[in-house]
Amino acid sequence: MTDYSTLLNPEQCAAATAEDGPLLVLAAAGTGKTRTLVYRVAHLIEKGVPAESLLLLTFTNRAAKEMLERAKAVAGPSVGHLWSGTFHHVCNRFLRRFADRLGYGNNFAILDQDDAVSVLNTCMKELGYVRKDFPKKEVIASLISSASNRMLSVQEYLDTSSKALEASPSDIVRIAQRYQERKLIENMMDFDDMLVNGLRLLKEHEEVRNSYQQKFRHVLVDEYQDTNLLQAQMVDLLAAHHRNIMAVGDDMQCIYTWRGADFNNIREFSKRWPDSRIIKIEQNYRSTPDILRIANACAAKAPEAFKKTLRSTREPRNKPRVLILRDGDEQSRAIITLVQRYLDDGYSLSDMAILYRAHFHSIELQMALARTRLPYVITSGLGVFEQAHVKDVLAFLRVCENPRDYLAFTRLMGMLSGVGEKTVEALWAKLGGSFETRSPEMRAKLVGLLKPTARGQWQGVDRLFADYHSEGLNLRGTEAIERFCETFYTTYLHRAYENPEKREEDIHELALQVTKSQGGVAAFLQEVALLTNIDREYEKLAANNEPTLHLSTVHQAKGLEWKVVFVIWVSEGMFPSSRSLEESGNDEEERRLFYVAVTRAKDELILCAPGMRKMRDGGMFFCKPSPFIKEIPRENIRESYGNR
DNA sequence: GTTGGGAGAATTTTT
DNA sequence: TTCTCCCAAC
Repeated sequence: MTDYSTLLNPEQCAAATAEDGPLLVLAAAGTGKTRTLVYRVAHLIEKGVPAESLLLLTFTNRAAKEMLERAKAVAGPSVGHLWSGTFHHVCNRFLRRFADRLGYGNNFAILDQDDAVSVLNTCMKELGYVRKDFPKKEVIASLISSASNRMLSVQEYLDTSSKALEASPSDIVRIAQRYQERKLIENMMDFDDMLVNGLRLLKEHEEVRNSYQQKFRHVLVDEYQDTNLLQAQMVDLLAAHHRNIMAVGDDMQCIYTWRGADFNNIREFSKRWPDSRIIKIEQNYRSTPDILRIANACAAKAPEAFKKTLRSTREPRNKPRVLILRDGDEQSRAIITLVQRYLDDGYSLSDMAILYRAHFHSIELQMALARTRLPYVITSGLGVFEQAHVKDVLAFLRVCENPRDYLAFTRLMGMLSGVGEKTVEALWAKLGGSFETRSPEMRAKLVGLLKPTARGQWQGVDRLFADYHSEGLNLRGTEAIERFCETFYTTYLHRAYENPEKREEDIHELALQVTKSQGGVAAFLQEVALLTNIDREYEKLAANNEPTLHLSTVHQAKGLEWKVVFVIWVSEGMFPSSRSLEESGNDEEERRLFYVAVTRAKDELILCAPGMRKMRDGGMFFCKPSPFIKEIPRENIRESYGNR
């Protein structure tokens, strides 16, 4: 038996080796939460719990992967059999087996954000909501999403939310219903449906519920403070039989309420599990005392239910800096100067990160970095898989795999010149609402329906459909994509987009990616929507060893740490974001976000506050340093002005 | 019905 | 300033 008390501190050890039964672990930032979870897994396996009866839910794929690797290192390769991943991933696994019980096909397609909005748009047009003053499709989409993540009907959600809308609730309810129908008919689920239907499966189908309840002897949840109502119920249900639930989180780090996260899940955990134990982990191993004092000062002003004070284990070093700067350009120059100084001090570029509230805050800096040729990676807003050209290629594969995928069909046919929205709609209707590429008759019928000009372009694709199935290209996705490009897409790409070379590279990379997925094209398509850009960026980072500066939003930086952390645009209106403050209740979340940003830093923390924004129209906008800066006890910082 | 050009709006966080 | 959507000309 491993002696965990030599590897972990007493608090961590208590959590990792706790007896069976419900357990809530309140682990503040930088206290070795991942380490504790890893050793918990190792401990359970050592005790003889089979890996496949462990369920480890994490917030990102990255966290899942990291934990799995570390657990393997500690407890051996058998750990690989445990179930781990995001809620969406786990639901996906459930639904791939049982979606048919809810009226979907098990090969349903997953809609990403854009797909969802465009399906919704179709519904709105269909129902005749095209008035100018009608709320935008994105607004409706977010309403519907908010409702499902809070487990309310659209009607109920509209009743409780005070937002003024240019539409009557009944109109929105009608649109939402139509949207729901369409997804069912076309065999598609959006991100929210994955959770909603995953939970429905457990609630409504007793034998499914029983089998998973029996199967998972231990359920472990990371970042529990960011679960929403659906997720909390799912966890409770899955753990109901064996009653071994371990929720790990920190209510001060709840930064996803805008997406439905509800920290009452963590606050009221002991009400739902009355016999649960609570373990607090407060020893911070990450940051210097001065950095933690800033974090503690920030947390002290938050009306939190669980008071935690971070205790540093480290010796004092340099005090954090606050830079008061003229504008964004001066900020960029100051950062580059400091980065170079830290390099001279012996830090590597990969020890440093630059964090910000919103992606657009980083644009000036990106240009400045490019000019000085400092290599950087940015976990960008748009995912690789969300870019138009990648979706074009995926549409081809989707049509091959799923005859009911109208969205993909529209996208694919729309690439033919001379074919637009109306034509596709008519074709789809004439085909009877599905297009089976396996059927020669169906394909011939489509060819027959096309106008001569379109037919010429389509012929290559049509032949490829035949080959796809007869030659087993569904198991050789790389080849399928390459042939699609040869016969059709490269030509289209050059016609339709401005920078075809860059896009061709992306597609080449996509083609390589398909092969990685074991279950062929079908499995790849199922995974693709759930794979985020972040995961891929990190893979790239791991693959090339060149040290790189890291740019990221605070949200995406959650769970990560660097020796040197810059936070830029800590100015009024930017951080806290004025847009967010407009909505009531969000000011506390901004505070938590700042707390998360500060606690990413190990040695050096630099807060930058430019005093002027250049607006897009050329105007200027003056802003004071953020209120978060004013709260910091003076003795914990070095303050400086200008580009030094 | 399709396509391209021009006017207009607009700048959060993501599975 | 850049992207998006709408309208008017093929």
